[in-house]
This record gives sequence, structure tokens and C-alpha cells, in this order.
Amino acid sequence: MTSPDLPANPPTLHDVAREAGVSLATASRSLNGSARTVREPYREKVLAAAARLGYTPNLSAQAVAKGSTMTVALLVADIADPYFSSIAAGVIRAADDVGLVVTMAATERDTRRELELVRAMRGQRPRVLILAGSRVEGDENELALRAELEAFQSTGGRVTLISQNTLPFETVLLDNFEGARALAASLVELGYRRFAAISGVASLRTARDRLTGFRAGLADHGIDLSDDDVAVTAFTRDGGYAGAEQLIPRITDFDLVFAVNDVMAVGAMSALRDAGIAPGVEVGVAGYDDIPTVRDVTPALTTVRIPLEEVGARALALAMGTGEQSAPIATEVILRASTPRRG
Amino acid sequence: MTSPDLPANPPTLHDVAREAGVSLATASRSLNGSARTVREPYREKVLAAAARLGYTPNLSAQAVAKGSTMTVALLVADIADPYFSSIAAGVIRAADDVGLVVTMAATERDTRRELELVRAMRGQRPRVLILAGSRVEGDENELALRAELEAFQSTGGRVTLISQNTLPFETVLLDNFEGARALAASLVELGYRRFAAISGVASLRTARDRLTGFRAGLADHGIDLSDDDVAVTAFTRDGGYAGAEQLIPRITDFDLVFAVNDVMAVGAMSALRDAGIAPGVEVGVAGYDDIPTVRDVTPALTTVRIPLEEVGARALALAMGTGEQSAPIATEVILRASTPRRG
DNA sequence: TTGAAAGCGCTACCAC
DNA sequence: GTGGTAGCGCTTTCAA
Repeated sequence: MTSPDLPANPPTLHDVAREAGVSLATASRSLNGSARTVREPYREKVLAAAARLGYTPNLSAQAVAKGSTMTVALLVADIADPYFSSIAAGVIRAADDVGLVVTMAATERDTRRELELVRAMRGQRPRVLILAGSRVEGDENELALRAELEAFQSTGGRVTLISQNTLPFETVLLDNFEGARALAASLVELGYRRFAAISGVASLRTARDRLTGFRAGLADHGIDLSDDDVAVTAFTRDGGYAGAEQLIPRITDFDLVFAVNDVMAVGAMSALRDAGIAPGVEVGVAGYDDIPTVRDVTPALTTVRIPLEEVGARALALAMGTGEQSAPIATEVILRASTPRRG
Repeated sequence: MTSPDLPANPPTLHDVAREAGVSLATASRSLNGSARTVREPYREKVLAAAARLGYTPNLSAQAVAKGSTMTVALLVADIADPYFSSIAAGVIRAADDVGLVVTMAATERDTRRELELVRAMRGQRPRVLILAGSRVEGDENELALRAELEAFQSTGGRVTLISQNTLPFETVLLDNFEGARALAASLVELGYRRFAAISGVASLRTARDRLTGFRAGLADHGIDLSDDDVAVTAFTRDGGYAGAEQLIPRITDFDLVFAVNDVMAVGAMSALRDAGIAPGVEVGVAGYDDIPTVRDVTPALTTVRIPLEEVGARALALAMGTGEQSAPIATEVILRASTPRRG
């Protein structure tokens, strides 16, 4: 006698069929078949046997047999970043609604890694592949990435990007330019005149679009934002902190600091505070994204709202052909205490 | 002639073998075999053919053939919650290091859903299943969950829980009781005497352990925390906000409010502020977890640090047999501006 | 309606 | 070392 709890193998459909006294085919049909072309007494026997055995269909085997999976692969830059985790939450929720399971990986903002991950995830034969990070300009891996995605698509996969449509795939368009431009307009209207910015490197499309949009918004009102007044740092909280530190020596030259995303803005506020400068009173601060926490920082952060979870859901819908191709995601300027009306 | 870009099927190993003029077996060995028992010229031909065709091994097929996957399934309550997204980041990073891919799902703090998800994820035949949420007491689904997990384990799967070991599986133990107790001690030492708390329902083990730990810490110094001074709300930011609102009418009775997790604490601070009460000056506030954002709120939040990403990594290591079973995760009280020394 | 059997893409064992 | 080939667990014809 073998010990009963030695790592056995999970019960197979075969086991269920035998236990129920029916054929493999009948068992399959009762358990997973779409056309319920199995007579009730048989069905019941099979279901009972399956329950008794604790049977769970082997998804891999189903995938091989059917030639398609129920998987969506999601690539983000950093899961711990609220921007991406909110989007991921949206994707997962939407996927769950239609019975899809999502597998995630993090590119860590490395395009080489991104490429490798796409390649690796292709092996899963996901129905959908969603790339959530910003595109980067002049990326040496872009051609290869594009080829990889095209290959995936040409073999029946669906690709969706989130952000900008620099690649020829369905895209949930985030109009970073117009959002930032509208923000600039609102800030000017509030009385701000002397601007500085903290941005990621220009090759990061998202960073660049937001910065140029912001500039355009200022230019509409005859205000100039010189390159000298733009601190270029990492696209992270610490980057925002560092960027603010760069600006602090000349901080009295500015009445507003725009960080191209909220996590950077939040870092910048901390840097200001640490330097004894009160954000929102001595200098205004604005961000972009409207991640959940920015309403809870002090002062609450003025920002441009992106409905992050909806973006995630929309990305999936787009890929599934459920969503309308439609316009860019609507964006909204949210004015909060970090930018009080000025003079 | 068929159109060349109609959804074709991905190239198979068979295609590669034919293209390279070798046998299936040789192709398999050159591409994925461990023992490199293939002569160089052949290997090269295969590799070249694979590259030419854009071949990616079908992971599902490999899984069926090998009888095991490279998947780890991760269940969290809410991906958008920084607590879980930080843990997830740790799991994903660690998984990536050993060539595993992680699939995620969200229980939304619903034990019924949790059970269903475990069942569903079992179908993937993951090597590892990680449950990151708090256990809940008196859960009607617990028996079924336990059975499901045991079945999974008895068929060769590894299970790891994160939080408390109320279930007989490997667990990354978070000593919420001692952490909260230490926090209480520190606060008393700082001069705080009149405490209130905001907690999740007592059936949530994590909430309860932290609250009772905190109470114990106070009791060590002869201080009592009455049930009347504990607001019981949802385990979320909004729950924290609501909890603080409950306490506000009597806020002058207290000199410190302890929220059982950081997101609640952050919500509570906002509620206080909205009511014209300055957190950290009129009343101290403390949380638990040390999620990334709490150093950027104002005042910076006193809390108990859990190395969240490390917890995630550890969970995976434990499951893989790489990690030492060892003691609970070390916890550390982080005193910040939200609890200045008092009188 | 049911069952037998031929795959699905891949691995691994067994000869040569 | 290399090539057949028998599975892996499942779906889906095709007959009966």
C-alpha cells in the first residue's frame, strides 16, 4: 500500500469518465462542452464523479487541444507604481468578467527587458497582450518589438497598447499633450506666471508629450518655459524628489512647479518641505494622473485626472473587440489646494 | 494563393524541425533540452530555423508534455491597494528571477470569491499558489478553501499564505500583534495617553491582531483602550476616513488615533483635516504597514514597517523550498512627524 | 446521444 | 548523437 498523501497526480478527465462509467467524450461534453448535448442522467453522474474526485480541468491541456487559451498577458513598468497598479486592477477586473485570467510581468522601464518579456509571454499564446508602459523614442529595440508584436498578431493574437499610438496597434490613447495643455491654461487662469517643471527624459513619450503640452498651454498665454527651468530626472517618486532639489536653489524664481506625473509631484513636495519650503503656499505644485493618494497628501495635489482603472478595462475591451475604438480617454483638470488662486 | 497575413497558426516545433531538416526530437533538444546532447552544426541549423520562423515554444504544450508548468498563481484582495501591489511586485520580481511567470487575481475581500478563484487557478496547475490576503475568522468558506488547498498540495502543488498561519500551510508570518504592541509602547514613551483606534471588523485576523496587539502594548503601561473608542469600518482608505468621522465629535478626548493600516490612517488624516483638525498637532495619528506613500503625506506617518516586497519574495522562496522557514518577518516601528513627542 | 479515435504541440524514452 | 514514437490531458470529428 502506498501512502495516501504522497504527491499524486491531479485527477484527469479520464479518471472522471471511469468513475462515472462513461466515455471520455461524454465526460468532456458534460464538464466543459458548450453544446449541452448530453442526457441528464449521464451529465449528473459525470458532475458527481468530478466533484467526488475534486477534478479541475487542466487548462494547459485544454489550450493545446483547443488551440487557444483564456489568458491575457499584461506588461507594466512597475507593479508597485500606483499608476500601473490601478490600470492593472482595471484589466484584471475586466478580464475576470469575461472569464480570462491575466498574467503580469514588469519591464522595469527597460526596453530590452520589455522585448524579452513580450517574447516570453508569446509562449503562453495569450488571447491578448497589453503593453501599458510609455513608448520610448529612439529605442533600439523598437523594431524588434514591433516585429514580435506583428508576429503575435499575425498568428491570431490581439495587441493593445496604452498611451501613445506610435506603434501600429490598437491603442488606448491618452492625450497627454492636451491634458497638460489644459492644466497649463487652468494654472495661468489661477494667476500663476513663472513656471518650472520636473520631467522624465525626453525620449519617454509620455514625459515629453506632457511637457510639450504644458509648454503649449503656457505659450497660448504668452508664457515661456525655458529648458533651463526643466529638471530632467527619473520617472519615479525619487526622481521627483531629486528634480525638486535641483530647482530649489532658484525656487523663488518660480511660482509653480509642474511634475509630469503624480508620483514625481509627491516626491517633489517632500523635497520642498524638507528644504523648508511650503508647497502650495510658497510655490504651487501640480502633477498628472490623479493617482488615488494625491487627494490625501497635503496640500492635496492639483493634477490631471486619468480614469486609470477604466483605461485598463478599456484596453481589454478594445482587444476583445468589445470596446469602441473611439477617441482618446477623456481627461480632466482637477484643481486642489496645491495650487491656490494667486494674487 | 492565400493572403499571407491572414491569421495563421504560430509555427510549431514541427515546422522548425522541417525547416532545419532535422527530426522533431533534435529540434526539441536544441531548443529547450537541458542536456545539450546535440552536435553544434545541427544545433545551429535549428536555432537559425527557429529564428527565421519566429518560433516560440508553446508553453501549454510543454506543460502537458512535462506534466508541470512554470506558473505561480497569486491571489490578493485588491491590486490597486499599495499593500498588495508592493507584495505583488516582490513576488513577480522573485518569480522572474527563477523563470516563473505569475498570474494574478483579486478576491476583493470576498471569501466566496477567493474560494472560486483558488479553484479556477488550480486549473492552471501552477507550481505555487500564494494567498496574500488576511484570513477571516468564522468564514463559512474556510473549510472548502482548506480542502481545495489540501487537494492542490496533495497533487504536488505548493501553497504559501501571507499573514497568519490559521491554515496548515507554509506561511510568511506577519507578527501583527507584536508589531502593534511595539508601536503602542513607542507611543506611550512619546507621551501619548488617551488613545482611539480605527479598525476593520474583528473577524479580519489582520485587523484584530493589530488591534489586540496595540491594546496589549497599552495595557503594559496601564492604559486601557475601550471598545467605545474603536471605530470599526472598512479596511480601506474610505473606511479610515469614515472611522475618523465617527471619532471626530469626541476627538478632544484623544491624543492619538491608531488606524490598523496605513491606507486607513491616510484616509483618517484627510477626514481630520477636512474637519479642521490638524493631524499630528492636535491629535497624533499612527498606521501600520509603511506603504511607500506615507513618508510623503503631511505630517509623515508614524507606522510599523513591513518589508512588503521582501514579504512577496519570501513567499515565493518559501514555496520553492529556497527560503528558510524561519521566524516571522521582522517588523520595525517608524516614528515620524504624525506623532511628535508630547508634553 | 454516445463512444472510439485522431489529433493539439511538445517531451522523453527507446532503439539504432 | 540522432530519429522514431509513445504518451501528456483534453477536444472534436466521425461512426455507430
